[in-house]
Amino acid sequence: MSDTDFGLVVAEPSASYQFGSSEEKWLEILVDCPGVQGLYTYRLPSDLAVKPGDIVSVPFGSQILGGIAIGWVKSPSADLDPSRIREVEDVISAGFFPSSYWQLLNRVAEYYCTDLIAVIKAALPPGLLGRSQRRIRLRREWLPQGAETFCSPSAGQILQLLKSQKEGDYSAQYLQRQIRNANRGIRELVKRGWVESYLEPPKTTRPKLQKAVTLIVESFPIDLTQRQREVLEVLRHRGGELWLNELLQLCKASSAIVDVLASKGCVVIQQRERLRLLNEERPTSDAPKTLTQDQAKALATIRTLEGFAQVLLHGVTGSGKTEIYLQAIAPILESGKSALVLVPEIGLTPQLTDRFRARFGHKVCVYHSALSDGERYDTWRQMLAGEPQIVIGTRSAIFAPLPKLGLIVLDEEHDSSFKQTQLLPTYHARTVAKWRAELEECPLILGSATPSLESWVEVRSHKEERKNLPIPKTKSYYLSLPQRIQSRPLPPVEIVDMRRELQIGNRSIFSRSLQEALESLQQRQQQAILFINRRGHSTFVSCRSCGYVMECPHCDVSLSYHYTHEGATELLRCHYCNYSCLQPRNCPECGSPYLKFFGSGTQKVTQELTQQFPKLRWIRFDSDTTRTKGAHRTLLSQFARGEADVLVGTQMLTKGLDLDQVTLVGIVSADGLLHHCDYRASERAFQTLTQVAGRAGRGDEPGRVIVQTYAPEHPVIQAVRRHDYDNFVEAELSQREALNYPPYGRLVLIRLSGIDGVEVQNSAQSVADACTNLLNSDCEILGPAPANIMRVARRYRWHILLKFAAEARENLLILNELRNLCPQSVSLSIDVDPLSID
DNA sequence: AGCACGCCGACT
DNA sequence: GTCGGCGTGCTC
Repeated sequence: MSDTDFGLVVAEPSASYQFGSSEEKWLEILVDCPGVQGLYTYRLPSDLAVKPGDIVSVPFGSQILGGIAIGWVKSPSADLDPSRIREVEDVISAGFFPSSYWQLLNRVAEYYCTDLIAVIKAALPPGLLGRSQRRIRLRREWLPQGAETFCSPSAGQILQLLKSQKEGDYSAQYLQRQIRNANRGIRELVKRGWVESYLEPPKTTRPKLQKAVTLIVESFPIDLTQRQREVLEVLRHRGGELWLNELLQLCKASSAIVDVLASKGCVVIQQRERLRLLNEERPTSDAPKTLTQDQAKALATIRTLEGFAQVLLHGVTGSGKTEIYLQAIAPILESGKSALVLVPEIGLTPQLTDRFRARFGHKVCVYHSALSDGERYDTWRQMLAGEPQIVIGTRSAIFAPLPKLGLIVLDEEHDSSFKQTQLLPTYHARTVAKWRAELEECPLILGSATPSLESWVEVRSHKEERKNLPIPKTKSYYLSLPQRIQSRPLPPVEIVDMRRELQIGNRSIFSRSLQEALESLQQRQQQAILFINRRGHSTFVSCRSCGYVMECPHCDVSLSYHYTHEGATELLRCHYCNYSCLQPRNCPECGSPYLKFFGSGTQKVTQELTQQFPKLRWIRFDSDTTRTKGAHRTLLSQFARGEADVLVGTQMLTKGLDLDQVTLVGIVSADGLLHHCDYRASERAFQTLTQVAGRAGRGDEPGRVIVQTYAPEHPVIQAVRRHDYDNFVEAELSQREALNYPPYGRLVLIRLSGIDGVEVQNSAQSVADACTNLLNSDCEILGPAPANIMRVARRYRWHILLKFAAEARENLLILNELRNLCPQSVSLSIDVDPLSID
């Protein structure tokens, strides 16, 4: 990738425009409009200062759209009629995009086969680029009696609709949906002068302005009333400057009194931008901790790094990776630079944010999609200012516009939520982080107890390289923390063969081992975590008489049974499309009342806990109980305060929980993780089990782990038992290499879906045929094949998998041509480096 | 995405 | 002939 990829050199923000004197009167604007990708030339109005990198609004057809000023053009292209060139309407945000930032966005668009504008949208806070809306307003004063009778049916209906609304005002889009031929009717009514059509400017998120009061006199004049004096005293006490509303609240005064003070020249009131930042109270402050030998060694290496370098920090669970991040960041801030910390899901890691806040206070800000648009916008603007700071965020924060970036940290780098499949572009934050670190010339730290095979292979190959070469090509480091802090041992892992349990007559979902462990929990005042792969109560419901299984009407899956407690509504729910219905009393097929529940979920586990251990208090921790804002934190702090003995949950438990009192981890069933047909299933199962196991014994008391399974001899289970990452990974890698799967070969998954099954299948076939023609022979084309679950949410899904040889460096942009092969009703998505292929 | 324009079949 | 349906193509 190079600067010229985009065909334009983006000017630095310092490039300024001199009114009247410069030849440069035209700008190329990247317009934000679906279906339109390309640059359009606009004239610069004389009263507006626009420079490349700015976010602007421009007229486009009949609409006003958001866009980004890319660069100057000396003269518009010859085949463009100069009279058709329109003017830039306004500057939404005077940008601050260094060229490296643009290069990053371009590289993402190219690598992941998406429009540049889609990448820009992912990078910018929502609402920055906007679109105008055409609205129709009734002109009541011009409307004659019984106007409807004079005009065409569609116009009459529009009039009626508009009259029924108080303001007489609807968006044109709404009218078009409600009434056939609305456009013709609108035109007719506009011609008659009965309605007017106007454009509502984009509702872009703008800075929030608020009145601020500043004290401007040293000593107060004599001619003040008691109240006025009080107000000034309060203001002085608070440092001479306050938001007007806060001052009024503090003094319980009305704004009249402040106005008088302003007229007397004691204070000035001015509009200021008020940042909507989430500034929670700073938790108790925290000082750097003493490091173990391994930690100190790792930190010393990190501190020597200059320019780009990639570091894999492989630390077992509880080895103190966070402390290394904290101490690595401190000198970065002191040197006036900023740091970016990426985590899988921010809601799941309140503990991590708390620790950063305790250490660095208000220099820490969080940035993720759960913030409101206003909060995101303001945090984003605040970053542009360039003050040294730490941004903690989820994958989209990799685009945080920090001008002076000194370090990027990706915590839990193996985690799959760094790549999203649903939303475009489907980039992996780790991949983008590496590019960004290269472009910004700063180090990148990848931290994990169970590194991804990708990261492992990368540092391993460098280890090998270094044996032969004196200077490695890229700076790449492997730092290992094989010990937990304070010499705490890793918890021993006991594997329980559930087939044996059944043989000796134990029909409970808890093995004897796990029962004993749970039994002794309370008397020792310790806590436990129980992990189960699924939420809900049972994974499917079947009729004992005829064998009928309750299925989702919209997807090819069985419905899960949800039942939380005695007397609760019994529901059936689809975990793919969220369809739900009441659990029927009788089989819909044969009417038999004998329905049986199979497969356990979190609800079943808690139900069994209540039955077998009535004294144990539990908290259920899955996406059903953590749906509301702040629920993670609430449930976790309840558990941390000892208000429950057992935390029962799903995958969420794997992410960075650090709870001292947990000595027992029970994996109720590991089998759900093992038997997946995905090529990554083993890697993921090993990571999940190791991470859950690592929640035990993080405090002073030693921990233990019990893994229940029907496949105790499975290599993943054995590797987890021995805490043996290295051998597991080497075995897994040789399998991947043999089949040319990542991290050796490179995969691209083309997904097609649509309501009409035959249409989707036909499109998939023609796309696959086109691939054969487009790509050369070092690419293997697998499929088209129906997806593992062929129908989800009423849409049929087909896949084509492209497997490239490791050394193939093909430009995948040609794949975009495939989009034209599908009819409108079939959607096609290209997923480069898919994490899952089912 | 909107909104033209322009081409065909069913009516005053 | 004109009105009203919808397919195609452009928007600086």
